[in-house]
Amino acid sequence: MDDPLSAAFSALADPTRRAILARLAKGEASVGELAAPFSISQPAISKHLKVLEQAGLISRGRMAQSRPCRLEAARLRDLAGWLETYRRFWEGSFDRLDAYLQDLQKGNPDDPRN
Amino acid sequence: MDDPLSAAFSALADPTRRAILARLAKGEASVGELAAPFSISQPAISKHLKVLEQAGLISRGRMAQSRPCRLEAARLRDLAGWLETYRRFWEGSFDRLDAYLQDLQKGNPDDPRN
DNA sequence: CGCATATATAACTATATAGTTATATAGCGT
DNA sequence: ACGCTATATAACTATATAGTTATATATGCG
Repeated sequence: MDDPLSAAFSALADPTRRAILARLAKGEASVGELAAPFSISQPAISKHLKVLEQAGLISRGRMAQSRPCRLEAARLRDLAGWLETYRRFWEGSFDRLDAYLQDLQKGNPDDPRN
Repeated sequence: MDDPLSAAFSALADPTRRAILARLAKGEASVGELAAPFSISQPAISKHLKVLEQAGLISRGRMAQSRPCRLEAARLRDLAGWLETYRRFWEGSFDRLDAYLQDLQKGNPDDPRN
């Protein structure tokens, strides 16, 4: 019973699953289509899809024998929202580079670079 | 030897570590200060910090006996960049809600809602 | 030097994850 | 009903992770 954020980040912490999402960004796909590019077994792909589904990152329908997967973007938006909190740190005047430059200007005597 | 994206997402998939980052967003902090709000042991915090450091999300200095931690925003920016690829899916006309509305308008006979 | 404080590492346990192969389920076509 | 295709589940193995307690390391101080 992981919180949604943890589940989503955890699901994204795997290159195979990120590749699956990248594929789904081009449109719905069946499990077979998603499995094709990978050298791992079909059950392994099914497991990855289950992880993505439980993380709310994909959803699945039913079309004949196939279970088409589609991207569920809302959860990705949540992650982007979480990251927003930190945007000022990489954009504004709060990042390390900035601190470094400020230190240089001040000629901070405690700074090992001085 | 995880790729940087996987390491970062994996590091963020833990509420304790995200709380640590949130604390660091308010400024540098020592290990002890970071550990204080949590009920887990100090070594557990040290491990979390090691994970965050190896993921490139924090860096550490040395001040007397303390090892102050600071936020390293560049990696968070990378994640935001990765997410950007999918922004159109939650903003534009590519998300599920949109598809839902389109289906309603068409009165799609294959749609179980019709 | 010897002690106190801050932090890291070691050794261990419990649980989770990613993969495997073998098998089961579900829906379509005949 | 039968067989084919698509996908899921079971059972298992190997490795990773989060936590624990005990101990080691490093720095500052008297």
